Amino acid sequence: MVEPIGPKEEHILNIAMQVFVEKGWHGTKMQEIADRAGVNKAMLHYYFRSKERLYSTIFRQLFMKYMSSLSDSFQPEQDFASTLKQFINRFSDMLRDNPQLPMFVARELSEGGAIVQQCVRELVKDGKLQTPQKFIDEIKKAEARGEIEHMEEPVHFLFTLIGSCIYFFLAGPIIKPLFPGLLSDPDAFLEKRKEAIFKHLYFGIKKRGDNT
Amino acid sequence: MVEPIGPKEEHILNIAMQVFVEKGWHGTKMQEIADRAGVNKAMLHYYFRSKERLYSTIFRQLFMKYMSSLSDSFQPEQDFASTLKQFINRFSDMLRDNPQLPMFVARELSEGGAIVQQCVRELVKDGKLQTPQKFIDEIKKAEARGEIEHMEEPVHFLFTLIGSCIYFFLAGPIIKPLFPGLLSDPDAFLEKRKEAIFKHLYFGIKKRGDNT
DNA sequence: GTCTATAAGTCGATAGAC
DNA sequence: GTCTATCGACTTATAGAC
Repeated sequence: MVEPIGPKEEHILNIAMQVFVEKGWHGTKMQEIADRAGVNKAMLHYYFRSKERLYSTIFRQLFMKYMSSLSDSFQPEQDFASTLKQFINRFSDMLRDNPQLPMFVARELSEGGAIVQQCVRELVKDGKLQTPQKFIDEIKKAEARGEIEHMEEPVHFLFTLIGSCIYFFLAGPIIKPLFPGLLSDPDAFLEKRKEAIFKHLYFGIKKRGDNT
Repeated sequence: MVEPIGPKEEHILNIAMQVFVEKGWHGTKMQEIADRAGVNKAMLHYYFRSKERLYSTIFRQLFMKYMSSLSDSFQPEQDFASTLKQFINRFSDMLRDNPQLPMFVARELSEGGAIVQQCVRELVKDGKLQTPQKFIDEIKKAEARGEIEHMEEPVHFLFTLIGSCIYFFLAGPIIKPLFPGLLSDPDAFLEKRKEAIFKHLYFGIKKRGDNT
C-alpha cells in the first residue's frame, strides 16, 4: 500500500504542496506546479496520474499533520497550568513554522470536495482523531485536584483555546495593515502572543479581589 | 458613483453572493450563478460586464459586513463585563446568521487576488476599519477604573476574543464528526458557547483563592 | 432586454517520438 | 523516463437575431 518514492517524486510532491496550500484545489494549475518544480507537465501525470490523486495525497498528509500537531502539543505535565502553557507553546510554534496550514485545512474543508469529505470520514473511522477526549479527561482531573473551576462542558474550553492560538494566523492579512509595526519582530510578537493567551485563559482579565 | 439597481439586478447579486461564498473565486462558474438565479448566462454580462466586476461588488459588500459587525457588536456599557458580554452575544448572533462569512473572508484574503488586496487597502485608507482602537481604549478605561487586570498589549485580548468567537464557525466540518450530538440543538449550543467564552476570558479557569 | 450560437482562451490529460 | 504536440472538455465573454 505504501509505495517507496524516489527523490524526484518527493521534490514534485513538496512543490505541489506549496502551490495547493497557496491556491487551493480550484486555484492550482498543473502547469504552475510543473514550472515551479522545474519539470515537464507530462511528468506530473506520469508520476501521479491525475490532479485528483496528487491533491488527495497532499491533503491527507497536511490534514494529518495538522491534527497530529494538536495531539503532539498536548502532553500532561505536573499541573494543568504547565500542561496548558506547553500546549500553547508547542502548537503556536507549529503554526509559526506552517503559517498557512490552518487556512489550507479550513478552506478545503469548507469547499468540501468529495476527496476531502472521504478523507475526514476515513480518519474518524480509523480512530485517528481522538486527541480531544484526552484533553477533556485531563481537564476533569485538574478539576478533581481542585486546580481549576468546574466546567459544565469542557469541550468549550478546547474551542476557546484552539481558536485563540489560530486566529492570528488566519487573520494575518487583516491584522497586518490594521496594526502596522506590531509585527516588526515576528518572533518577539509570537512570544508575547503565547503569554497573553495563557494569561487570558488561565487567569482571565477580571481584577482579583474584585467582587463585581 | 452609486448606481440605483433594479430588483432583477439585486436578485442576481444575492444569488451570486451565495455561490461565491460557497465556492470562492475559482470555484464559482458564471453558468451556475445564471442557473440558480433562473436567468440566462448572457444577462450576467449584460448587467455586470464581467465575473471580476460581479465578484468585486460582492467581496466589498461582504467584507464590509464582516468588519462592520465587529464594530456594531462593540458598544460600551456601564462596566467592562457587560461590554464584553454584549460583544460576544452580538458577534456570535451575527455569525450564527452568516455562518460562512468568516470562512469566505479568510479564504479570499488568503488566496489574495488583486481585487481583494485593493479592496482592503482602500478601506484602510478611507479609515473605515478603526474599531480596534475604540475597543482598546475601552480596555484601558476599564483598567483605570480598576475593573480588570493591567494588560501590556490590549490588542492581544482582542485577538483572543475574536478567535474564540469565530473558531467554531471555521472548524465546523471537523467538530461535527468528532463530537456527534453536540450540535443536536444548535441554538442551545450557541447560548452555552457564548457563556463559556465570557467565563473563560473574564474569569479564567484558575480556581479562585488558589495561589499555585 | 433576452436568447442562441460561437469565438477565444485555458486546463487536464494523453499519444507518440526519442 | 522525458519531451512536444495536441485532443477534448470547460469557461468567460460577445456578436447578432429577435
